[in-house]
Amino acid sequence: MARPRDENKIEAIYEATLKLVLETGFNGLKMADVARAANLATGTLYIYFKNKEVLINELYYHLKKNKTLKMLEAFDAKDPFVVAFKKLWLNYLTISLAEPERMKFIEQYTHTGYLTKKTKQQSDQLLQPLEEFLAIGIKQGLVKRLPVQLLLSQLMGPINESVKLHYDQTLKMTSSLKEELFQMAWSSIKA
Amino acid sequence: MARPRDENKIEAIYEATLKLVLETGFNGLKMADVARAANLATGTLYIYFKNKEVLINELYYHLKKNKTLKMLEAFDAKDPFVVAFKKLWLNYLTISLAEPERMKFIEQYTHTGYLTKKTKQQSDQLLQPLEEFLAIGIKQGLVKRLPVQLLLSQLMGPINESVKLHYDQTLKMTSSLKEELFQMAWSSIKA
Amino acid sequence: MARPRDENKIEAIYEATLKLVLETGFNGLKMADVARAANLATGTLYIYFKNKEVLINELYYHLKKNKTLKMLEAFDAKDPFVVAFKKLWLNYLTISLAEPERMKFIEQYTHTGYLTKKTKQQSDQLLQPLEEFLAIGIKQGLVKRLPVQLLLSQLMGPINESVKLHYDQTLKMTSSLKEELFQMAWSSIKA
Amino acid sequence: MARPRDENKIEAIYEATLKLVLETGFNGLKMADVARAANLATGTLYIYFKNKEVLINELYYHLKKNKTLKMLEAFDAKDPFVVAFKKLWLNYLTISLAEPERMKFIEQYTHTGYLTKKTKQQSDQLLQPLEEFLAIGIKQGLVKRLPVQLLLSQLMGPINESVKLHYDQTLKMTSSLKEELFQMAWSSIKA
DNA sequence: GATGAATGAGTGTTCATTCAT
DNA sequence: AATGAATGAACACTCATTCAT
Repeated sequence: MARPRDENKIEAIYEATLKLVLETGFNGLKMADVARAANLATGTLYIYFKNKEVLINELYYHLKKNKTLKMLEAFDAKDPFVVAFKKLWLNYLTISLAEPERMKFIEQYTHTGYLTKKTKQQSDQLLQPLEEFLAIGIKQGLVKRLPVQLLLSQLMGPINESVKLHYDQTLKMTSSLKEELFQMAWSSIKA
Repeated sequence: MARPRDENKIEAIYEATLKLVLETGFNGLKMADVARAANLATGTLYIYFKNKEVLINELYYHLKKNKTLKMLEAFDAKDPFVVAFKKLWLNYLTISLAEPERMKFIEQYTHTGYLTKKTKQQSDQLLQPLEEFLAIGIKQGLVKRLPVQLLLSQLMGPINESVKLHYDQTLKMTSSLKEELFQMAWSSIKA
Repeated sequence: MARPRDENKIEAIYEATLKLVLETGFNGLKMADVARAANLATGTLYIYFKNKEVLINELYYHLKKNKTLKMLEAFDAKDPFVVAFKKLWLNYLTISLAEPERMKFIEQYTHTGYLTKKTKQQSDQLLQPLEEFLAIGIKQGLVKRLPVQLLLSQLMGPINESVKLHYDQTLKMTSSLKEELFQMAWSSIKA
Repeated sequence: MARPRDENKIEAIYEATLKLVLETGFNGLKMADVARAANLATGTLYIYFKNKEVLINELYYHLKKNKTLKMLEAFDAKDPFVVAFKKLWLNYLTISLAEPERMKFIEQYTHTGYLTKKTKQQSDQLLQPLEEFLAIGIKQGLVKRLPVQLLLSQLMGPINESVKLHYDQTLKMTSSLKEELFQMAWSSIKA
């Protein structure tokens, strides 16, 4: 059976799944509920996604991809490195703050065992442009000479944590705080 | 008098649960398996833990507590701030690397919805000594004047990410790399 | 379109439940057995009845209703009161004797706590036509001026007991005995 | 193991069982709860009653016996038949009304399958004095020439129903109503 | 393709009973 | 005898997936 092409339905399923996972949490996710929320019959769901695992994995990749592409929109090859870096960094933070739902979902499933090796690899692929970008910084002597994956993780870790604090209401993200956080990030990786 | 309640059993259950969660992942965890692995009858499990959720939550807190206490062992009030900070930071990294299982479990459940609000709060409580410690650094003008919770998250985020890379074999943690990472951490928060 | 909901199944479930309750008694009733006896998968049972309690309650009402309606078939508004009364009384006895299974089930669950208040009320509703009928007898000065519910209970109690004796083989119900019992019943309520 | 002799404990168990059956109904009855309510350890319960079935059966017989004996206290061999009959009849009604708990329990378990044949037979034995009493009435030409068991059932059925109506609050039992009911009963069986 | 009724393996939890102390 | 921790068979109910229509 070739994958059918009704992109509207796929989108509806993604929306429904996202919503339900956030509401009922991880374990509460039932295929029947997803179907209902997407205004489909249970069986129809299985026409579009072979099974639950596939649904989760594809949604995960879908969200991750969207997020990454969105972040990269801020990139202008003509900018000097530091300018470009700041634009990207801020953009990533902004996106993460703007779409808490999607963020949370990603977080939620990252360490679950639900995610296939393949999905994880594909997702990591998405970060390649960023890794290449950092490599340029290193070559220009602006960034610490460390593995790009490590640098990336050191950048993303703090951002993700900040966003969580923002969600928890532990902290309100202001633009001056953003600036502060950026300074911290840059201080940590600059050569 | 009846057999006395055997407190070793609790530890056995913790071990078994930990082992199984890591093996089969979150969803695979079956109470019957936990019981078998802990050498108990199913029913016995329920004498010690009211239900699955409680078991998970208590184990989570148990691990988090142990880890935190272990980290704090490195603390000596007589040390100057920066020395104490480095000791604590390195200790946390070392512990995280040394007990990947416990680490992974904690990570795995942190954002899952399986964890009660209460458990989360109690777990956060554990970090209070560290927050107070950072407050001293601020007072001494050594650390950026930012909310301690934020500082803490900016410190832990990168460590956790590094440990993950180490697990994934993406990266080998050497002592020179540790030093490097520490420098990055310190650079990011120092005033 | 999916398979249409098969209303025969409900009847099959009723039959199976009835049979099993009578065989294994109240406590022995297992949902899995009911399903098997009705030639269904366990899950299917739960499509038609939300849970065990609901199944029992609906079956109870179903049987009670059938029995009551069957009894009322003997009623002809043109008959003089005493004639109509005798017809109804005999009819009730005959039906009770003819369908021992259904009778036993009803008896069995009437005082068990398994039955919802709602079910009890609805079941009592069924007797209303009889109560109205007795009210006519009172108005005509033929029947003792007592609450109709009381009269009804005084009539049904002895019938039920007689039927039980018949089941137990303590007693064989003959038509002359029926006549005798009717005389007793009528003597007890006639004005 | 000979049955131990601590009659206080046996009584406490009876009380507890009775109370719990009435509260939680038939299915809710748990041996552990009975033990707790009787201020005993679970194991102790099993010293006094081999198992749940035995407990239920013995309690049933115990209550039935008490009730019957109490009723017979009203009997005076010197009374003329009709006087004695009325005394007994009223006494039975009064007792039934006075101890609704015990009554309900008996009713509840009568049709449950929990009760052994043996228990039922033994319980029926208890009624023998009454059957003999009715036989006298027949011999004296005062009572209908019908099997005594039948007569008895025709007498008890209505009383039980009346008591139920009283419990349900459908009806308030007054002494004039008692008289009325007695007249109905006597009318129904008198020769 | 779409539907939703049907399936049945699977699972958390209970509870009568046993038994070590 | 008394205790209550331990046992494990049992069971109601769920839910991913299939399939008849």
